[in-house]
Amino acid sequence: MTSQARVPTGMTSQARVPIWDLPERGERGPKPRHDRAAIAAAAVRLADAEGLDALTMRRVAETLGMGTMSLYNYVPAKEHLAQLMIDQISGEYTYPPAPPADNRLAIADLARQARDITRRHPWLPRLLHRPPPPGPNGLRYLDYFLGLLAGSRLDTSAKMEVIALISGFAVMYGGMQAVLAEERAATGASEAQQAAAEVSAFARAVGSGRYPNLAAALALPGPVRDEDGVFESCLTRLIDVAMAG
Amino acid sequence: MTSQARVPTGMTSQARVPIWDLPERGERGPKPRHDRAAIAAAAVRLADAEGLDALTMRRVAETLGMGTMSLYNYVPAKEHLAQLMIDQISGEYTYPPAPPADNRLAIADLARQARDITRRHPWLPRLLHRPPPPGPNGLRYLDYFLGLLAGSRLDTSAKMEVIALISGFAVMYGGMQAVLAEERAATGASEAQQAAAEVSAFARAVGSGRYPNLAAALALPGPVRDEDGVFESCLTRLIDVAMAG
DNA sequence: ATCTTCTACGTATAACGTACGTTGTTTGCT
DNA sequence: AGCAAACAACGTACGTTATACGTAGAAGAT
Repeated sequence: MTSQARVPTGMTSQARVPIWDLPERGERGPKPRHDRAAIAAAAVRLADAEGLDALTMRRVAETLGMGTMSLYNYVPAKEHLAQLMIDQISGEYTYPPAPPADNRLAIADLARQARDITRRHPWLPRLLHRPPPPGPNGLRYLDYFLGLLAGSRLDTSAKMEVIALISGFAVMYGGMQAVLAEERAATGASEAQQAAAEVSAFARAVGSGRYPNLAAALALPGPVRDEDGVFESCLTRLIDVAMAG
Repeated sequence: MTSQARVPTGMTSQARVPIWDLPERGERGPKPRHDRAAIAAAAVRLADAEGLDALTMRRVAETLGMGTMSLYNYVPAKEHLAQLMIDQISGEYTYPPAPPADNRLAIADLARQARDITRRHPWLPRLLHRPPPPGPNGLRYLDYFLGLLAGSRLDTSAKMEVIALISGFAVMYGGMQAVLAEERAATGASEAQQAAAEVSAFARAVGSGRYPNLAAALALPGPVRDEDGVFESCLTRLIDVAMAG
C-alpha cells in the first residue's frame, strides 16, 4: 500500500519544482488539445468516483481521451497532478464579496467549508501527507485568511502556523467523518451493529480485564450524538487562540 | 506517488480483518523462525532509516534474513504490516505508575509524547491516513486516556472523538515539524534563505498585486519564534473542551 | 507410522510510473 | 516564403511493486 516506483533511471523530470513554476504552454509547437484545468477536473472526478487507488496516469489519460504518455506533456510527474487536484478543489471555497464584519465568524465559516470540501473529496487527506506549494486558489485562500487575522498580535509565521492548524484540523475532521460514513455504508449495518462490529477486536481485550476504563465505556449504550458538537467547540477554542495570540 | 497494486487476481487475503484477529501462530507445523514483534521492529527501523518509500516487502524480508514470500506467513498483506508498525510505536508511550493527581497535566503529557513520537517517526501520518483498529499498545493508550476523562461529562462517543482529536492534533503537529525540519536540512539553507526559497512560488504571485495581505505578511521579517508556543496554547484549549464537555 | 497442517521459498503475473524514440504539427526567425 | 527549432502525441519498454501459486520439508496429532 502506498508504495511508489522510484525514479528508475534518470532524474530528467524536475520533480522538485512545483507545477506553478512551469509555463502552462510554450510558444512554439502545435496547439495543445487539452489544458491543466480540464486535466485537474478529470482527475478530481475520477478520484471522487473510484478513490485514490484508481487514480493512475493511465486512467486519467483514458478519461481524457488521450494516450497515457501524452499526459506527461502537461504534467511532468504524478506529484504535479496532485498539486493540480488540490488547487482545483481549493477553488471550491467561496468568499464574501465585501470584507466581513466579524472576523471570527468568517474564520469559522472557512473552517466549515474546509470540512465540507473534505467530505466531498475524502481522498484529500491522503493526497496532503506532504503539503505542496499553493497554487492560485491556495494563494487566494491564504491571502483572505491572513486578512482575517490582521487584528491579531501574532507575528507572520505564527499566523501561518495558525492557518495550517485550523485548516488541518477542519480537513482532518472532515476526513474522519468521511471514513466513518464510508465504513458504515460498506457494512450496511445500523449504527449499533456498526459499533458492535467495530469493537470485535475489543471484545477479547475487554474480556481480559486489562482495560477496565475501556470496558466501562463500552458498557454504556451512548445517547444520540450531536454530529458536529465537538467540531464546533474545538473550532471556537482554536479561533480564540488565533485571535488572542 | 503513493499508488498501489490492486489485488491482482483473487481476494484470497483477508484484507478486511485486522491482524489482531488472526492467531500469532498455529499449533501444528514447524516452529516459526520469526515473530510479529521482530518484524514490527525491523519495519520501524527501516522506515526510520530510509523512509516509507523504502518500506517494501522485499526490503523488510531481506533485513530479517528471510525470503520475500515467507513474510506473508506472518503478515497476510502489507496493510497488516502497517498495523504492526503503528502498534509498535504506540508502545513508546510511558504511563505514570500511579493514577496521576492532575488529569489535565496527564493529558497534556500524553499529547506531548504523541508529538515527540511523531518527530521520531515522521512517516506515521502517512501511515495513518486510514485509522487502523488498535492493537494491544493502542488499547492500553485508549484505556488510560479514557480513565483521565472519567471526570468529564461527555458521553462515551464524545470522549472517543476528543481522544482522536487531541491525538490527531499532536501527531499532525509533530509531523508538520518533522517535514519542515527535513526540508530545512535537505536544502541546507538558513531559516531566512529557506523562507525566501519557499516563497519562490509566491514571488510572482505577490508581484501581481492580487494578494495584498500575503505581500504585507512577507514584507515583515518575522522575529525569533517560540517553537512550541502555538502547540501548547492549542493543546490547552483542546483540553478545556475535553474536560468541560 | 501416517496424516494433516504449517513454514519457507522460488517463480510468475498484473499493474504501476515513466524514460525514450518517432512522427507530425505549429511557430518565430531569416 | 522557407527553414529550423520547439512542441504535442503516442507506442514500446524497463524497472519495481504487491502478491498468487506451487512445491518441499518439518512437526504435532492419531
